[in-house]
Amino acid sequence: MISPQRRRADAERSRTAVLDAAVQLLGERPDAGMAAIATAAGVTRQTVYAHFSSRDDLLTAVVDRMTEKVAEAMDAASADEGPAPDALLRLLDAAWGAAETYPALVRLGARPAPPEEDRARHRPIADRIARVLQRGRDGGEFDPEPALSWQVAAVIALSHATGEEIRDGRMSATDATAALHSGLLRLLTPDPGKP
Amino acid sequence: MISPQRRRADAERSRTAVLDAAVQLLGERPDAGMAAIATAAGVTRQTVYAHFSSRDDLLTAVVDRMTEKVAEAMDAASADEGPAPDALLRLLDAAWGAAETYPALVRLGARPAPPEEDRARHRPIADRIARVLQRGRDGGEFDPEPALSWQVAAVIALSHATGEEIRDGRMSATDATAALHSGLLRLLTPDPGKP
DNA sequence: GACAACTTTGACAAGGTGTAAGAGTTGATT
DNA sequence: AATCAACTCTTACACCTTGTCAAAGTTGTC
Repeated sequence: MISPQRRRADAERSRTAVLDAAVQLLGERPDAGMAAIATAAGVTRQTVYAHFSSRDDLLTAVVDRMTEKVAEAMDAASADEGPAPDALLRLLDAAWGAAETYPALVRLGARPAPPEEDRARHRPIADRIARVLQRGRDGGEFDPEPALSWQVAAVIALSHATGEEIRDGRMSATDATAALHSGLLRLLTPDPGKP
Repeated sequence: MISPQRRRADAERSRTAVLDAAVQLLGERPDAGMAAIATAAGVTRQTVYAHFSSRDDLLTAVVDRMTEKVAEAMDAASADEGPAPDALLRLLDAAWGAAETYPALVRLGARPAPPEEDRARHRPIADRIARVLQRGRDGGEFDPEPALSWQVAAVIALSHATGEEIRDGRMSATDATAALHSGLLRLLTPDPGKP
């Protein structure tokens, strides 16, 4: 990470192998141990420790990788164009599509951790949402009254909640996304009553 | 639990001592071990196992107790009277007041568990919210369009998100609750446009 | 081909969960 | 008040996971 030139290609290969295995395994079974991950990666447990100093460190790396993937997918949604509400929905759909591959990892993101650190980790995603929200606020499409940070948190929370409704089979995907979309718009749209 | 008459008062005393200590300790440090809990309860580790067959069993009991307390507080909010929106806000404030004593336990409620089981555990709370929501839908105060279960999930998700905003110091309690209140009403109120 | 980086093997300490048996206490029952 | 049953305590053990260490083996790189 410090000097890519001084790392052997071998090492990087092992590192990604471990990371891939961790994503896969923890996606199925969040309580998988280091030994299981190492075996799944075709590597010894000590080799895992050679790349990630602790289990927590590995989990962090896994979450970071997922965050990165989701952020990339969001960037491909061209959220800077078109009406802000449409852009927001596109953004969320893109994020959802990228995140749903390993549902357990989404839950894993909400693991016990220092709040600031946890916040910093989700920031790439929150920032992209905040950007569209801000654009909508400036354009009069979203209500500028509530704090931006609250609106971001609300959007994320509603998205997660909707995702769980689908995952647990209480709603069909179409019904749930429809409810989410209209709900979000209603939540963010300013009252026409007052100026 | 099966036959209260055949249980000695002693046993019940120990049980509640352990439960109290667990609530206290896990409220500060969610990863506290059985030994620490036992010591805090003034009891041996084995005595803990005499009442709770596993650590998971104990966690379940702790969450259940919190749920019970919150449910009681909600019942004291007389949510069956007055306009449904006001009643909902009263209900949530009551729940919040009862739950905020040990913030870590709220997070602990969202621990990895079988979805159905987890759902069943939160049902006392969800049911009370659903009741007010249903009343509001019947009375035309809330939009009957989205699925009731989604509205319940949305209300809970927004409440939690708002709670975190406060807890992490990103918003003042007054600002956050104001945002939550107006946000909820906006989310649940039907469009005046269509009949 | 030689050096350095990387991996492997094997072993270990520490800490947590869960189980077991036997002796000691305390509550309930008569 | 005595007795039995229930409850608790002590001690001990087996097991698993995390994290660390050292030495030998292997593979990339210059």
